[in-house]
Order: sequence, then structure tokens, then C-alpha cells
Amino acid sequence: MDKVFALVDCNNFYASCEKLFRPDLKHTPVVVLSNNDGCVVARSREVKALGLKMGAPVFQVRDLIEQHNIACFSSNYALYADMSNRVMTVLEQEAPQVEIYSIDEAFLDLTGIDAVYDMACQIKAKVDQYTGIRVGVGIAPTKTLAKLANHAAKVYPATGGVVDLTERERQRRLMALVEIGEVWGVGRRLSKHLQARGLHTALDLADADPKMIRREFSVVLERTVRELNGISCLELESMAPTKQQIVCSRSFGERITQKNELKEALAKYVARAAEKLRQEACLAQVLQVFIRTGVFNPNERHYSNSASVKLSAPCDDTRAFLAAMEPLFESIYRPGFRYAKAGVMLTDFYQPNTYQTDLFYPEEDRERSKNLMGVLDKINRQGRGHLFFAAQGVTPQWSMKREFLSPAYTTNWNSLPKVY
DNA sequence: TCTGGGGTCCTAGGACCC
DNA sequence: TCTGGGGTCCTAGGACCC
Repeated sequence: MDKVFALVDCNNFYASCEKLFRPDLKHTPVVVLSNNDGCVVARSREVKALGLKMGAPVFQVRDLIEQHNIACFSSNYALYADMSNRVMTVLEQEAPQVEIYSIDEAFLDLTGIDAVYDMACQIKAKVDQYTGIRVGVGIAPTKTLAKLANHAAKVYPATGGVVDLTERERQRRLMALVEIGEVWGVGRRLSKHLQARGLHTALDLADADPKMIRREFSVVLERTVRELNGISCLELESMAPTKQQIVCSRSFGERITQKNELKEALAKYVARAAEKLRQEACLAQVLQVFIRTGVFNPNERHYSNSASVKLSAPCDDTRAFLAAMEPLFESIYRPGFRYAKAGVMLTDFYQPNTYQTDLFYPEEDRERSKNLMGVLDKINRQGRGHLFFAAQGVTPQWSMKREFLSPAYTTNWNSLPKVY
């Protein structure tokens, strides 16, 4: 039986979440900013119409923002994550198989369902009714084509937000209209190379020789070509695969010049990364840390370095990672720079009980570690940062700038929206 | 002066083995 | 003057995604 995938994608997701609780902004242009209120990372429909670019640094578009009275919001991930969960819950109720692909997108497996188009319309209506979030739906025999169908649902309002691309003729008609860079898996670099070879539209890519594509580009792009021709190469992955790395990094609200402050920042990221690791129920053996100055100012001396260490055994104890971080930091720190960003990465993951233990680390210590971390996490689930390590410092001067943060409307009792 | 954060996969090349 | 062949594993870097 032919496969049928649907891609459901929330419209302007972050901006929509902000608007949801601010009916007064219903027709106002809205942008959501990255951490430190640095870049534009989401735009409402009105803002897109104004031509304000995704990823634009705020200071470069400040005039445009003032001129059009664009409402700015700092990223409120607590809100977006909760709204995302609500949307995904509806999808899981409506569809037999769901792959949550990102915070605002999911693939559905609708193979074997008659009247797929009607079902997609129903799902769209239900998400809107239950969450207030508008979605677009693209239907096709492969994931790559479903992405393309979803793109069409967005670009052509006449579609009403649902596009069924099951028919080959429709697929080809659409692909002829779509630039090659819009294809899922074709980024900026590939786009340039492909255009240099005379391939400009999605259809050009679909009609390219897969053997040539593999030889000249990669096996990944070859798969894309086949997918564009209706041959499904990418399965629905309804089980979230276990993570292979955990990264925690931040740009600072202000440049750091003090050594101890930089170390405290790293300690904080180590603690957060270890917490995430325990949430995943994983153990990690390699810790990497990095620090760097700003990268954009050409008049400034630049420095960037990283170092990593392999622990004697995989673990998930924050204390062990903190102890390992210190010498790494000492080895890469250089005084006299204005540091802009730092981060840590955990890799080399193991499942508990499937690894070689450290001969000199007794079982009872492991038990105590597990209990201690358990208590730590339990307390911090009541509110992040209730309990922390002294190494993290108590009065960070460098914390993130979030000047335009909206309330945690859906996840904090004290921030529930009030209706008068 | 001010430019985000967190992931995955693939490939090429080097080290090493027999 | 002439110096093999076949393989694995690891890492860094590059591409992509949201």
C-alpha cells in the first residue's frame, strides 16, 4: 500500500503563542527575540509582510520596529513548550502515529486512511479549537513531499492551509514553481552549488540523475531526489531516539572580563547539562567546555578555545562534572579578553548498567550519588535554581537580557491570565 | 555598542592493525 | 631502481534541520 504522510506545522509559532494571551495585539505586528533580545527569531504574519528578515539583529532593525509599532517579546520557552505539548496532544489523539519533529512541527502517518484531505481539515480545526494555534497541513507519499505540500499550504492562502499532494501531476506542477532552496535538506550551500549546475527548481532536482547526485554531492541528497519522486526513504520515527549529546551554552547579557565570573557561568551550564542528562536517564563519559569572545567586531582581539576530558567511567553526578570542568577551564582561559559566550557539551553516552564501572569507585558511593542527585532534581523541579552548587556563584552580573518577557501564562499559578 | 541555542548525519583523512 | 592490500576506528569539519 502507498504510504501517506502529513506534515503539520504551526503558523508563526512563537509569535502566535504570544498573541494568544494578548487579544489586544490580534492585528498588531509581533516579533519574538532570541536570548539576550539579540535577534528576531519569530515574526507574525504582519511582520513578514513588512519584509523584516528572520534572524535580523535587533539593533539593525530598531527603526523599522519603532516605525511600525512592532510589539517585541523576549523568548518565553516555558510558554512555547507548554503550548507545543497541547498541540501535540491533540495530534496524538487524532492520528494513529505521530512523530514530533520539532517544537512546532509533527509528521503524521495517515497510510490507509480514506478521505485523507477531510481528515486533515478536521485535525486542523480541532487544533485551532483546543489550543487557539493555527496550523498548516501538507499531505504526500513521502516526508520531503509532505514538507513541500506544507510549504504550499502556507504560501497560497487559497488552499485554506491544507494541501493534498498525493497525485503525481500536482507534485510536478508545484515543484516547477518552488525554488530548489525550499526543498527540505537543501540549505544555502547546496542551493548555490546546485544552481551553478543549472538546477533551479525543486522539479529540476527531482529530475536529476540520483547516481550523479550521489557521486557529486552525497547519499543524503540522493535520498532527497528519490523522495521528491514519491519513493519514500525516510520512515516515521514515532519513538524519540535517545540523545547522543547535550549542549548548554549561552551568550552573556554583558561581556565578561573577570575570570571567576566566566568560571561561574561554566559551572552553571555544567549543572544544567547534568540535570538534562539525568532527565534522559543517561550517563556521559566526555565533558567538553568552550569559551569565546564576540565574533562580529573586527576591531576587537578574538579568542576561542575548547578542551575536553574523558572521565574514568560514565556518570551523571554534577559534582564529578564540576570537578572535571575546573582544570579544563584553567587550560583554555586567557586573561585580557572580553568573553561573549561559553558553553559545555556532554557526549559519549551510556545506558545505566551497560558500561564498564570504575574499579576504584565503590558501589555504595554510586548509590549515595544517585540519591543525592535525585533529591537535588526533585527540589529543583519545584522551581529551577532553588538548590545550586556554590561554584555557580550567587550574584551573576552576566545573566541573559530578557527585557520583554511575557508571563508564564500556562505554567505558573501566579501568572494565570485574568479575565475581567 | 549591540548578532541565539540545540541538535543530527555524513565524509575525509589519519592512526593503527594484520 | 624497485617498497602491498585490506580493513577498522576515531575525529574534525561541514552540511543540514528547527
